[in-house]
Amino acid sequence: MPVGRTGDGEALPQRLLTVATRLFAEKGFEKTSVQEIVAAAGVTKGAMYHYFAAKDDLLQEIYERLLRMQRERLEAIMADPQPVARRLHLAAADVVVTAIANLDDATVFLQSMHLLPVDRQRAVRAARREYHERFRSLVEEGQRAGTFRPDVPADLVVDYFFGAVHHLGAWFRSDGRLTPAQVGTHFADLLLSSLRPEPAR
Amino acid sequence: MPVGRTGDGEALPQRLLTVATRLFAEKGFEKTSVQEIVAAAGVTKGAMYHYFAAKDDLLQEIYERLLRMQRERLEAIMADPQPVARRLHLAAADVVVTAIANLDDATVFLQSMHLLPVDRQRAVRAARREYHERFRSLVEEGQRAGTFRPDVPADLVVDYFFGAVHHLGAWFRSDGRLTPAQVGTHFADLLLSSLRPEPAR
Amino acid sequence: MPVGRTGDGEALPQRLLTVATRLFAEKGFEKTSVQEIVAAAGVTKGAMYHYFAAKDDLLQEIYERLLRMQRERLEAIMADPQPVARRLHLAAADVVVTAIANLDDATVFLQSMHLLPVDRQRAVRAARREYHERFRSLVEEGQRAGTFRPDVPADLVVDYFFGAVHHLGAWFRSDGRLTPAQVGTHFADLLLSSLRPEPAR
Amino acid sequence: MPVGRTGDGEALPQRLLTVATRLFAEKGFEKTSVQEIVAAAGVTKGAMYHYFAAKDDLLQEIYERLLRMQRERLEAIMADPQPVARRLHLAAADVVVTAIANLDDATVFLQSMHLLPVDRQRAVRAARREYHERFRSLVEEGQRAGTFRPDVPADLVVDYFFGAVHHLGAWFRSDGRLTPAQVGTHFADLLLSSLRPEPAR
DNA sequence: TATGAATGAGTCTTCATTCAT
DNA sequence: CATGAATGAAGACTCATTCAT
Repeated sequence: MPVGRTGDGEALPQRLLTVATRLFAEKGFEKTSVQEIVAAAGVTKGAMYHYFAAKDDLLQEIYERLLRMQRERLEAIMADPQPVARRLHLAAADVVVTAIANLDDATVFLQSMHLLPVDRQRAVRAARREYHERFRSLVEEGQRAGTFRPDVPADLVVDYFFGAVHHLGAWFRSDGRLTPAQVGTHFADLLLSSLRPEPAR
Repeated sequence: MPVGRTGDGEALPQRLLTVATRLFAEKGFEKTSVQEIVAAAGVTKGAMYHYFAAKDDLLQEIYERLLRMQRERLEAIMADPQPVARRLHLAAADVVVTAIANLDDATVFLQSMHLLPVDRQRAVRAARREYHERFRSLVEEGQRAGTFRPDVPADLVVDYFFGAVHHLGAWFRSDGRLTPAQVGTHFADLLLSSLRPEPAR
Repeated sequence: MPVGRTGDGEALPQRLLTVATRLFAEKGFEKTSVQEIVAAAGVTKGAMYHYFAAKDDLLQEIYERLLRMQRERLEAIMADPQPVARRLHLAAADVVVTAIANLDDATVFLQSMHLLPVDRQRAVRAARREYHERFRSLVEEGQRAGTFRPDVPADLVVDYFFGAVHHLGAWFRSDGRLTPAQVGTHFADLLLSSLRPEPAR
Repeated sequence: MPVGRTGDGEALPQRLLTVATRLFAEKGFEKTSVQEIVAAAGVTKGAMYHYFAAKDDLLQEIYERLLRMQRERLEAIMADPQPVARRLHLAAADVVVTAIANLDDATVFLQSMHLLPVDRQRAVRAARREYHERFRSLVEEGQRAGTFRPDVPADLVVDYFFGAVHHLGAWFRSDGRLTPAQVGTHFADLLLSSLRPEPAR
């Protein structure tokens, strides 16, 4: 049998992460015991501690996995040779779709980051800020180009938009009226609309 | 000396609530022990349990206090005889200013609601939904009147906006560049802009 | 309003005792809080501590009340100028009827005496021993007179019988098949039968 | 060293049970803290909770152990091809001897069963009732055969006798005048005597 | 007499983590 | 690689009792 793999077709560290993410999203990080995680993954505690030095590491890894993925996708979109409005629309819609596709990760991110030790929080926050800054640069680019209204601070716009994104877990239901793509389009539309220059009056 | 009051000029239940809110916002509900709360309030555990049957009750009460306040303010604004766009702008800006003025409560609300027993969560969610519906009715009114673009679901707009509001705690700093009122105006502007009907193309 | 009395027609100390006895019998001494007792009696804690210096005192008083009553009844019966077998039968049946009539007290007695401080336990035990000795003297009198078999230790007989009596609370139901008087007669019959001298073989 | 065993030559769960039984019998279940139990067993609380999910479980297990043993012994005796009077005498004497040999368990049983959650009480009571019914069937068999007097309800006799047995803990002392076997014989004699048919008068 | 706010010591229980095997 | 028994520190909560009013 391949080392580190189990019959379930997924490497054990991966499986632990997946299971932990689901449980954290369902019941919260602090109310989920290591015992529950390993039981749900079908192994014992020792096995988990072999791969993760601490429960916190699971959380940390979940964050990094999500941030890594979003950063990669954003970079690909930013490199796309399209007008800035189009690029921002693509990026915004993609963030929404990705967040919904990984709603558990996003939920955990939002709900539990404050439970990490402060220095780890700082690291995660720094990574997220960097991501936001990339996004903000798109907005600023459009403002400089006159495509977007200049009278609203770009970072405020970014925080405004990501607030909406982070809040998806609170209301989006996969069996609801709207598909993830539709939500993504609506959100991107709202963002772009709100950035349109004021019409001449 | 009045019963139930201490030298600190505030009734003990109130003081406990204030102190708990601050600690919850700072370190999270789960990482704040009852012992820390009562120590910060200068009393013993027994005193707290005399007023609150459980640690959860503090959380619950914080939520209800916040929701109560916001509902009252919203109602006052909705009753104002102004054009719908004006009323929505006022309401949106006020929500932001109020949320910032009670940033600890709002932060705790966002971070810790999922830690309540499920039935209590339901109660809180129901109250919040009711509040959102009032807000949504403003959007719908404007859509029917042709003031707002009709092609975006009103409830999605509300969730979009309140996501941004709930996220304030993650970035707003009282010593920052913008005053609460300015943030409120910007947020309301962004909301109204995004609802402007598409320009004829 | 008469001092120490309430509208309920019973002096407060009495009512507290009655209520406490019922609760102790239902849920056990340790699982009954002082708060529950005073709530059930419709007063506050201060009122109770005015009459009883401690929760233990309630227990103590319940025991003494029961022992006092049984001792008085036994003395009356022993003074009756009847044959010894008759007196023992009367006494045995009366103990049963009295125990049933005060089943809560008897239950509490049995279940909770060991919770008293050791010195109080000693006092109660001494009183009970004295009572048992009176009973034993009846048995011995019958043995000396040749009415009862002499080959069984009188104190063992007494413990045997009172075991049965103390156990009444475990099975007797007032809505059951047998009346208290019937149970008393049966128990007394069993006792007397078991004391009959062996038939010549 | 064998897993789960300590230098004291007994598996930890067993040792905890033994120690707990002694303490419960001495001071009562409620007045015995988990801390005292684990200290007396020479381990930490965590170790105990590794084997017993709750303090209640210790109690439950003590009961079941005792009931299991008594049921097995009774069955062996009932299968003995002897006259019914002989079988009942054997069974009665054996119950007494066994109860004395496990006086701590029996004492705890009697004193603390009412502290269990109600549903657990029901389970224990059901098991005990079943046991009593076996015993009762012996009495009834003798009544049908004319060996025992028929005018006393068989279940009342059983309750009468087991009352005496349960009460052993209140007076029997191993350093006393009578050996367990002697007490067993006396109790069985008393029981059989009380069941003798009335002599013709 | 009676109140009820407050105390403080104590309770059971949970759980992340370690380590000998 | 993996087990699971055991640790140890911390957690929420209870409750008899006191005392100023």
